Amino acid sequence: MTKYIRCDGTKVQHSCHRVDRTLSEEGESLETGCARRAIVSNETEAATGVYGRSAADAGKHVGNSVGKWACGSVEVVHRVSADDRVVPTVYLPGAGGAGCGRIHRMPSRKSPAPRGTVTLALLAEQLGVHVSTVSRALSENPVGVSAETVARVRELAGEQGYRRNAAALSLRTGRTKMIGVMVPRLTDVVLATIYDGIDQTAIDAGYNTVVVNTRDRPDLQRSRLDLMLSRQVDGIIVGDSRTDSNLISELHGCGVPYVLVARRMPREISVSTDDLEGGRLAAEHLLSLGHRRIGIVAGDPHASTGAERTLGFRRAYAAAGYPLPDDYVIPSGFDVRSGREAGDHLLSLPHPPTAIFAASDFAAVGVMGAMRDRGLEAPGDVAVVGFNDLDVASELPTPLTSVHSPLFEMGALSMRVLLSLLRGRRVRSRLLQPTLYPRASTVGESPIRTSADHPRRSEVGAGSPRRAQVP
Amino acid sequence: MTKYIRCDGTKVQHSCHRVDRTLSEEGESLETGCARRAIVSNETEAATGVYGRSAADAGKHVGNSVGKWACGSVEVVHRVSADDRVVPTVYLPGAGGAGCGRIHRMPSRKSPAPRGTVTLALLAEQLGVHVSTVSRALSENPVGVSAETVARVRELAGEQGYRRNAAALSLRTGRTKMIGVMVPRLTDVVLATIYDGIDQTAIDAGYNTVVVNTRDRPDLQRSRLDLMLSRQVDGIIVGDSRTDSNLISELHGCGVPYVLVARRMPREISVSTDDLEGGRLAAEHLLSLGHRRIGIVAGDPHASTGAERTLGFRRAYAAAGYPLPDDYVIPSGFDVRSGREAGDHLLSLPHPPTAIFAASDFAAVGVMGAMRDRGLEAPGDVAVVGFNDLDVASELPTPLTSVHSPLFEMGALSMRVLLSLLRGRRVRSRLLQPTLYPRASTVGESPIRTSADHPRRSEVGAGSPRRAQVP
DNA sequence: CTGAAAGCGCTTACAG
DNA sequence: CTGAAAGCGCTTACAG
Repeated sequence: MTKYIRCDGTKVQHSCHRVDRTLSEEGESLETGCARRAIVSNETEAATGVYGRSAADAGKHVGNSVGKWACGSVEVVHRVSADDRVVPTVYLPGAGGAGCGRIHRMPSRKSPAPRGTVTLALLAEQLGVHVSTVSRALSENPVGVSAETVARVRELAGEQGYRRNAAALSLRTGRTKMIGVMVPRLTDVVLATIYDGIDQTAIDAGYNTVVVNTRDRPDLQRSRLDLMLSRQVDGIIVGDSRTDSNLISELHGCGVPYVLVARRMPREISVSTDDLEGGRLAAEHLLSLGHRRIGIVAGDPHASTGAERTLGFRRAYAAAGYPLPDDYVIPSGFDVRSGREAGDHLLSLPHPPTAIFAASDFAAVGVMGAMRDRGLEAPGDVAVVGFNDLDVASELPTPLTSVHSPLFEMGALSMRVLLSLLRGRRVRSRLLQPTLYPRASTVGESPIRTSADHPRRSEVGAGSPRRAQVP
Repeated sequence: MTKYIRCDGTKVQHSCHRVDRTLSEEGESLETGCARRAIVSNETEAATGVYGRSAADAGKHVGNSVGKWACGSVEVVHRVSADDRVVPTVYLPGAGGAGCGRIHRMPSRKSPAPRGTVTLALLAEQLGVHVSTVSRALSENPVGVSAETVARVRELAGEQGYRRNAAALSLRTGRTKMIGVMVPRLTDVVLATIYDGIDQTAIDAGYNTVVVNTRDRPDLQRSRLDLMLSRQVDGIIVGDSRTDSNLISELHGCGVPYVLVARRMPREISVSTDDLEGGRLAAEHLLSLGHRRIGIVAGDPHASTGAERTLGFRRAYAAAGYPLPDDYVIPSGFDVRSGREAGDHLLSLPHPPTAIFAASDFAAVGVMGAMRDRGLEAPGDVAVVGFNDLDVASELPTPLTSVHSPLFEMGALSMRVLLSLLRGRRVRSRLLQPTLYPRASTVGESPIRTSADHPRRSEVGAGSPRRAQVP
């Protein structure tokens, strides 16, 4: 094979190349001998920067175009002739070789490699090494490459702002380091907090997440799941499972590992709060305060969270001898508006409840709005218990009694379980323990409690005040 | 080229193939004549479903393995001999042909094509058509393909659960239909709502979003931006720009279109609320109520939102002849805890303010928590104004006066602007108009107002009650 | 209307 | 330690 060197002495290396003839002036047309003509121009000046040669230099870069066949850049190099003389030559990377006699068809592409995209091939060309060497040098743990090469490659990569193309990587390796996360809606701070735990844990483990909102709508669940599978996620965390949907069973056949979070399903791996226990805690609290006629803002009955919080509560009341009639249990959403509506309904009953248990803090705020508009106050007229113990609960003008759920931890743990699954380990479902914080919405002059240190065990009635109320 | 047909009469089509000899029994080893041996087994029974032929059939499918060279599936077909007799034959797709004599090296891959992955090639093979035909038939607007082929292809694709590989698509076409979204944190419902608007608009336009939390930390902004660029997003919406960071200027050089949302920057395209005007509205409201000593919970001074709300407010007070001293303006975050801390500080001043303007509703809730613990009430002791008018504001036990910001619309509009940019249009920055809703936290017995219909114009002092207060 | 080829950017087992 | 080749799954302009 003929030897070609650049004006800076570096060797031209390419699997397949073709040298034509000596340098031409701008605008002159070159017959390349391989059925392509190169027209010298300075339009590719932009690409010149790489070598930093002036036009006067024998290493001038030229552009070429042959009818409608645009081919890459044309480089002017020195050919080392048989008698070791060095002659300036036009070099067409990638052209010629065995197939020189034929024209390569080059499908026009919209802009697959936008101007300025730095690829391994570009770095390789500039360094005079093979693309595989560059790949190795840039790999996380470069093995079988000289330290010097690694340094050279990485320096140039840094300079040029090289960024590994994730699509190409994924196509080659079959994995994306992407985890899909499905939630009903991120505008619910409960889900946003769980997602936060998932995302941070994923990042720490070298993964990234892509989250989709499915609004508890089966059609969106399906289409967004499809999207994630299309994007070849390595695993999925499902935060929107519903007992009235068979989406999960379909996921089963996909071969993509997944874990449920927040909401459980029979026979599925999940990480959630013990919502039955949470409901029970709320019930024991209200029972101990003497409430017998309770209204429940139950949340979505097809979400295990809403269903189990409600069930746990009702069971405890039934066990105590005060079963709740169905018309005091109002299916709802988990947001302020739903709570408002359910609250309006409960307070309009002929015999309104003396206490209301809401399956979420925001629903409880909605209930308190309905009370306020009726001139009712908590806890004197109606006591209110929320669920999740969000930041806002303890700072409300009437601090809200709430069942604390370790949301961030739940998200983080679900991700850790999924990571185990990805490593091929066997895993089991997890239940996190809830804690009830009594506050002024149920116990008038109760101490104000914060959940800053997230205790694991129920502390109903067992706590001493952590922060005294300022008079 | 020899002709091969399947037992169902379809033609075997492949660029390169090799036929060996007649069908063997299970477990028997076949010398293929091209340096590969095929061992007949029924392990590939799974793949058989495609043709639905029984093992007794001449069309039985067999698996093969040759030392460490695993090659694809081996199919049994009928060879049409010279005298037009049809003989059962082993067919190795992709093997043989001109290069038959040599062994193909097959780098072992972790699992680039996990078992059960349906590809165009698989569908093509099963249908006896070329992969390009399948691609065309599956394209959104199939042109130059017979309606019958389209139907056949799509039916099989549906049956087999084919999903286009997004990585391959992106690598080929150079675009991903993915939009990156950068926000400080999704646990802030303000950002989550903006993101919701972005996401829904993106989906309607055939795009998907991938969102990252940067926690207002420059290091995370940088690394998460890098990640997005690695993932080849087609465009970026920046919700976390900071006046103390030069991240945006770097984005400029990347060639990826982007739009700022919520927070503005000089000389950048952005979609935001007119925060100066919002601050002014709050100021005019408190001025009209006679407040002269004001505290401001100012939010992050390096976010244009916090800075401009504060500036708009201070300008209006200065213009009215009551400039605010700096020590009544407390930099903070936008969350409950920050509001609580800033509120504690303001209320501990020797001359506490008679009204507090908080740059966010949650900060205002924190302020009200600090007031409650001091036995102070709004508006009698201290009036409170928030910003954004979230759902929770109007349902609080003391409904919060707040400056409404059209958050969802802001997100949606920012996405529409980015879409224009992606289509190569010229775009300009947009400012959305805020609206002040007076409620009980500043005007004791004021009508309760909801913002259900998101009016565009300021309505300070101009409105009539939309919903009467229930006694 | 369909087939055949090329190539997007990357990694990896093999050969030297 | 480096080069050369193959191929991941897809689209597209050309040829027939």
